[in-house]
Amino acid sequence: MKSNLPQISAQSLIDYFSRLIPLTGEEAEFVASKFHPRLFRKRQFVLQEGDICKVFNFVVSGCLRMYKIDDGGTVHIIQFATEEWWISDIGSFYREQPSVLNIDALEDTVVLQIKHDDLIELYIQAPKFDRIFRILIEKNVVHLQERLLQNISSTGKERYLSFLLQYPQLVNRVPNTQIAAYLGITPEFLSKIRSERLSDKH
Amino acid sequence: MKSNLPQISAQSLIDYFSRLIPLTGEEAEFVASKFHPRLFRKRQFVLQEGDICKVFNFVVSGCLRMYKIDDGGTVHIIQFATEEWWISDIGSFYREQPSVLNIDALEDTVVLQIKHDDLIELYIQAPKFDRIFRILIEKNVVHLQERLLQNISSTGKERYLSFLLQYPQLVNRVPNTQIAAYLGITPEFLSKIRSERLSDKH
DNA sequence: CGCGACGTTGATTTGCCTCAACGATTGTGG
DNA sequence: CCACAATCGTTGAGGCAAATCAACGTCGCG
Repeated sequence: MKSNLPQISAQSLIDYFSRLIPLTGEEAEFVASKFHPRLFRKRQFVLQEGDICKVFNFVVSGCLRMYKIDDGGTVHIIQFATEEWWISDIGSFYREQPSVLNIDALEDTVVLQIKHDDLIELYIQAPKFDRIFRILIEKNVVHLQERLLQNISSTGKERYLSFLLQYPQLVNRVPNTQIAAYLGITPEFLSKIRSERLSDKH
Repeated sequence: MKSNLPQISAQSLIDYFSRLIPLTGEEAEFVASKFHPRLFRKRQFVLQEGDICKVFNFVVSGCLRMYKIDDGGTVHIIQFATEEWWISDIGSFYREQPSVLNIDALEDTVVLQIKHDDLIELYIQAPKFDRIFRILIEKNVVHLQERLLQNISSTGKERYLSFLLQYPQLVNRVPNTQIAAYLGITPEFLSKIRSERLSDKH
């Protein structure tokens, strides 16, 4: 069971990179050697508050969430990550400081992980990845900026409607409680928005 | 008057870089040659909605703001930038697509600008800047993430209090209307928070 | 089977907005 | 240099979006 995990996993990452920038066979092999597959069971932690985020995670299959727990104990989800998404606490990773965030699995999930030092070595050995990872981080910035603007400027209902458009594949995959924690509203209020929409529909 | 602007400006940028990673004289000279100083008068646009963001901006002196105007005409400020801050629409810059954001000057402001192609060339000629700019963008990610979390998880009052702690130098420098637009509340409500605080204080 | 996670609905409360009015300050054109 | 306009900060009354609290039915799972 376990022995065929590596091959299956690495292929999905190589496909992903190749779609951004074509790789030589050598580069593909090299990058594959730096990433290590790992299975997380549902509810298992990938990163826990107080730990240093030591790896970059690429999701091969399943679903993760990254979130913060505030002083009142409320969960605030920063992002979900399903197939072909990256997820890590970039601040903790690069500064090598304890994280205030948690990452855990909403489903059994296979990820590919690269360690901090291996990433640095990858940059040195294959400068192409310098650019690839800069692009990834830039996308991250753009995404965060859009999310911030949305949160500042829209009502809960508007945020839910754009969530439906932006992440249709997530809507029937993660529980509404989690979607509410992502949107920054209570599950009760989300439920009311949803029922309102249903009665509008006919 | 205009002729001494370049020297003064470039020095502040070189100081800034040197504090991140020491530069050789040659590198300092090279990077200085790629950045161009520019003065923006108060209320003048640095970037306007619909335009492509073609330069990276480093603020030498003064104060800028980056914001979005929503469908209802309300201004939402994403960030302020005073001395030694970077400000640009990274999404528009890298994808070379029209921006939905505006950047303008709250005070007369001197910036140093580098063009897209010059930045790429800088990366190639001096790989050290690859790392420097990755660090800048990473900081941006971390900053945006914290701001997002704050917005999702705190009340207007809490956001104002942490703004006071995080940006004390801005509080008496930019009008409260602008701070309100940054916090995502109305100026009226900010005023009420402030008067509440004053009466608490004695 | 029973417990815990999930989704829903209703009553009440609260944080914040809207609109309106008013001085104080700034700045600008005549 | 003054006068008038625009910007800014403040205060109050009323309203709405969303939270809180509570109760209840369903489902999946150990």
